[in-house]
Amino acid sequence: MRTTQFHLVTRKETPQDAEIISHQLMIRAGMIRKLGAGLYTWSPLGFRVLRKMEAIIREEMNASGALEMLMPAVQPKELWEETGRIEDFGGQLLAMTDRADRDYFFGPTHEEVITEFVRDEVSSYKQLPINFYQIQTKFRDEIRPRFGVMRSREFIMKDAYSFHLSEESLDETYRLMEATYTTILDRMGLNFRCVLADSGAIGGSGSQEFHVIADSGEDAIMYSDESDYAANIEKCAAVSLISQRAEPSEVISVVATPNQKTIEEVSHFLDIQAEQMVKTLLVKGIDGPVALVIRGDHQLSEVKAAHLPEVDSPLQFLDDKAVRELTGCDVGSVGVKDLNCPVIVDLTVANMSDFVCGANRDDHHLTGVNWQRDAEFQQQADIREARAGDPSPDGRGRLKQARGIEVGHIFKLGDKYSKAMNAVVLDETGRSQALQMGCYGMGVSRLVAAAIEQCHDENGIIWPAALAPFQVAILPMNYQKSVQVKETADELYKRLTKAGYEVILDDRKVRPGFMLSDFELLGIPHQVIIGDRSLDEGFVEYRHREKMEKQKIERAKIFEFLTQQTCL
RNA sequence: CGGGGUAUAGCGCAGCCUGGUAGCGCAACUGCUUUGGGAGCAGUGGGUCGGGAGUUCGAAUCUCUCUACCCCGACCA
Repeated sequence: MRTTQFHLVTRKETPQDAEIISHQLMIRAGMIRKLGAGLYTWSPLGFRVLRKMEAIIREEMNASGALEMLMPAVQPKELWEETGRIEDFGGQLLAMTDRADRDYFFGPTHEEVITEFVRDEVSSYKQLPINFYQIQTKFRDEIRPRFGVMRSREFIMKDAYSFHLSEESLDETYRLMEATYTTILDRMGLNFRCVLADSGAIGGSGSQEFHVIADSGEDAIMYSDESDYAANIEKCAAVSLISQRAEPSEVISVVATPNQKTIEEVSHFLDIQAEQMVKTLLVKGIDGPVALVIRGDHQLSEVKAAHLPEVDSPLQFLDDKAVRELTGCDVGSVGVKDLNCPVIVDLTVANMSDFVCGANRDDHHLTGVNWQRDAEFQQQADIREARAGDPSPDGRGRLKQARGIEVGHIFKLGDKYSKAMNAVVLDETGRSQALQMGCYGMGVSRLVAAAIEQCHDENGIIWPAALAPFQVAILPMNYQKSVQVKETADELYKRLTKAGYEVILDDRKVRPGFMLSDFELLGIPHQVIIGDRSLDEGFVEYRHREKMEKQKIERAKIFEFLTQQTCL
């Protein structure tokens, strides 16, 4: 490809409303352009990268035995009524109506469609196990799309759905998909981690996420420094930090804490550590309010709390008025003693003694509070967020924290959808059995952004070999005027192209500095600089985008040299 | 969904307060010079000032309204 025949529109200035580096670089390199909130056009340059991602995914999915297919992006509403997931997805569903006033959703995912397909197509255990996948445009009406294609509303996703007679067979395919995802991300040259995950709105029993490690990642992931335990912070078990509850040593007493409401204020006012306090959080439950109690220095895990059967999901805090009705005081003075609602305490809190909490009376707290003697709880549960430094839940090592971009998620769905939609097969004995199901997603467009987050420097993108839109860039200096430069560049271009390389030759009439910095921005891995100065001595120059030092290569040997560098 | 902000040429912005029919930089186009690190000079094209309504002799500017986009928040206890 010659740049004058291609569509190359770069920008030297950072776009104003791009916050993260991948978004900035994708705009500057001209890979994407925004059409509307969370909607992006992929230019020919960006699309080349997207296709590279897809090709790797497709190859590995096919190699795993999965079968590619294509489902409609538009789905009838009735299908979603069968599984009752309309509420789960809520406002994320883009609803539309056709001329006959029939209701549709633009698919955010395809469990319903594939299950509908399978219930008609698969009737015998002999057809199992089977794994279908597609690479397709999805739409989720995010509350707040941001970061370019990282969190867009329309996006491209590879989604796979496997079907089984037994849980063992599901386990097998699930592990195969885990291995396949690992191969895919390895081939892309990305630094990633597979972590235990919460299964969210999709539902099901087990799930793992694949995260590309990057400081700009929207998720926090926890991992052990000694074992291979790793989990999304939403899922990471937070163990009790106190192994055994000590006997009470203090007398319970009421202290005045005028205008001291937050943990920080009260602990400072009383000159105690936040670890000696508990926070009593009042939330809406299935049968009226529920109190959730965590240690003063801990964070509530909203995901874990919402999973408790007694608690409404999604989690909703009581408003100030409801708090006063229940406790007779302001939210800043709520405590565990004589609370007129069920009390669920975190595992650490269950073992605390002589602690401080609100007195359920404005501007007062209690000190020296002890369980059993002064207050009761109905249940203990893991409801806090794990923290770096906590013991790893598998008992080996301590937890560390990193930021990750979720690019893949695999789930064991079990029979949740097959039961709801009556997808059954006959087993060996002729009995009807609900299908076991797995689902495996991978965000293709997000992967492009994630790769850039991980692979860039101050001058632009540094594409990993497998993802680059072009492998080799030929950068001739004064191509328009110098005959020897033009001939050398054209000849190399012809030879490389013929040999099957993806080459871009910059034949624009631009100044050298402009051209060189453009290709630093674009991140093409192998760059050959051809100019009169070195050509007069019989050389051309080579540089790799990552290292950037120029090497002189004999003009006659450059083709062989590139062949070795690129290992095509 | 709540709060705040913005909307003027492809991009980034000024002009608005104090109404008089639109400007700067970059980009684009033409010509000449230059040609190994974001060139110089001269010239050219491009905007119903987000949409609608109102006030006025006259509105980018004042008023109302709609829309779009951006940012913050939705974990005080």
